[in-house]
Amino acid sequence: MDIDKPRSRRTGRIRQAIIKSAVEIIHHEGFAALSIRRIADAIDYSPASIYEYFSNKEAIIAAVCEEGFTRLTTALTDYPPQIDSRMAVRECGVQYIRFAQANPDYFLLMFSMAATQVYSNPEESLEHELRRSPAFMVIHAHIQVLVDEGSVFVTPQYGSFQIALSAWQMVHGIAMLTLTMQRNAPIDYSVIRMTLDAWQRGFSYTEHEPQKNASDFQ
Amino acid sequence: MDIDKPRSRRTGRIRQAIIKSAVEIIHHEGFAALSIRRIADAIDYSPASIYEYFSNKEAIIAAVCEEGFTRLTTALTDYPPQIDSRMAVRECGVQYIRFAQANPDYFLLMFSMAATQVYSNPEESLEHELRRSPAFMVIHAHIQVLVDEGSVFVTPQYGSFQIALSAWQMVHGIAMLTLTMQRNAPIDYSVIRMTLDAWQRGFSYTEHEPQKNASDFQ
DNA sequence: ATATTAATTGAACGGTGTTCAGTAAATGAT
DNA sequence: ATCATTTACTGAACACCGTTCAATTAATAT
Repeated sequence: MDIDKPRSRRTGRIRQAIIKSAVEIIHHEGFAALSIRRIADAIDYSPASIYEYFSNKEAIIAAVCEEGFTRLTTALTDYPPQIDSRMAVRECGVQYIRFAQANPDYFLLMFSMAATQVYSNPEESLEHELRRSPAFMVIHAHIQVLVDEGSVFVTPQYGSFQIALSAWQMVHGIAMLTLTMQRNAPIDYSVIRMTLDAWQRGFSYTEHEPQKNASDFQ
Repeated sequence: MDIDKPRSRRTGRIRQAIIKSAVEIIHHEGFAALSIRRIADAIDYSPASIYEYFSNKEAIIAAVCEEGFTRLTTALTDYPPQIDSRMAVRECGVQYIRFAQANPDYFLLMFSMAATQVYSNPEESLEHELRRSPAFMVIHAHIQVLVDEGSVFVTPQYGSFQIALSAWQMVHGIAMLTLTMQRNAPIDYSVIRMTLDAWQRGFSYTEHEPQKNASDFQ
């Protein structure tokens, strides 16, 4: 069970090879073309061997998704950093959408499998859970800066966590709909930036009229 | 080829029975359990017979999705109408999210299959296309009221169409993430209403500072 | 009653995920 | 270095899948 012995290093490499070939098959031939036999072919093993390294196909897909989330996390920070915090959160959102565009099968897989798999533990609060999601925490950190510098307003019920969640929901909706319903339409990032600016304006201090009571309906 | 002759009425009924049993299988046993043989079983036909009514499995799924979109459209208008236009658009969004919660397999299927199928025609503009989508037009009509009464501001580049699209993206992101990443977390609709209020505030007239140029980045 | 058309099916093909007994290879102990 | 034991690997099989097609039955038109 030593993780650094040659044996586990070797099995680790094979696990990685399985994940890598799965990613490549999905990328080049689509998710539908992904099969155990196809993977076994690619890494020169028999189909049965795959089950030495993953308990089933679902586990392989889960590993691919995990890989995808770490790629997403790095993509979120992959842009020139020397901009003001308002633009930083906006560009972070743009990066999210860019990632979805650049890796459509990946992105759709990640957020479809999330429905099948148990990313959620009912015992644990949503906030607790999301705080362990690196991709979300990148967004949250950006929002926290806005809150700290007083660029957005918070209330006891609606703090930086809720604002960050809302930001995620906004960019996720844009990403999802451009990938599904508007798949063949060209993407105008300047329009997307206007949308994200409008979103941000909704949380900014302005002389807005008193908020309608959100519990008018049940 | 007469549509009203007994023969085509019968084939029409069988088509409907196929769709209906597909919907029920998805609902009760999940999308993974949907198979031609399973459907054939349910309607007391042989698997081969199904192909007399649908060219393949994908066509059946497409029909199920179509059914889903009409259900969604009616759900969007299914709430007390005697409220002011600002609340109307908000409650319309809430209905969207409620539909997703009430029909998770349906909803996820509709917007995952959208990636596989061709809802989009590259020849046609996005706006033209969406204008033929009833569900979107329900949202658009609500936004148009806000624009007409001057509750939200429009610019030449960002008109009622773009605002409606943004509204769709916002509620779609909320719906999708609650179904996938936060699947087991309880939903607080009062928080969601605050989010939708904030979204709307972003498009309302206020003394907000001049908008940052959206083309600072390419 | 007969000819024609449509509807239905059983059997098959090639694919899938997965299991398992059996074989080969690598490891640990002597 | 030899042997015993654990680990890795595989071929064959099972039960499923979507789909096709020749053959058969039912419905319609003449």
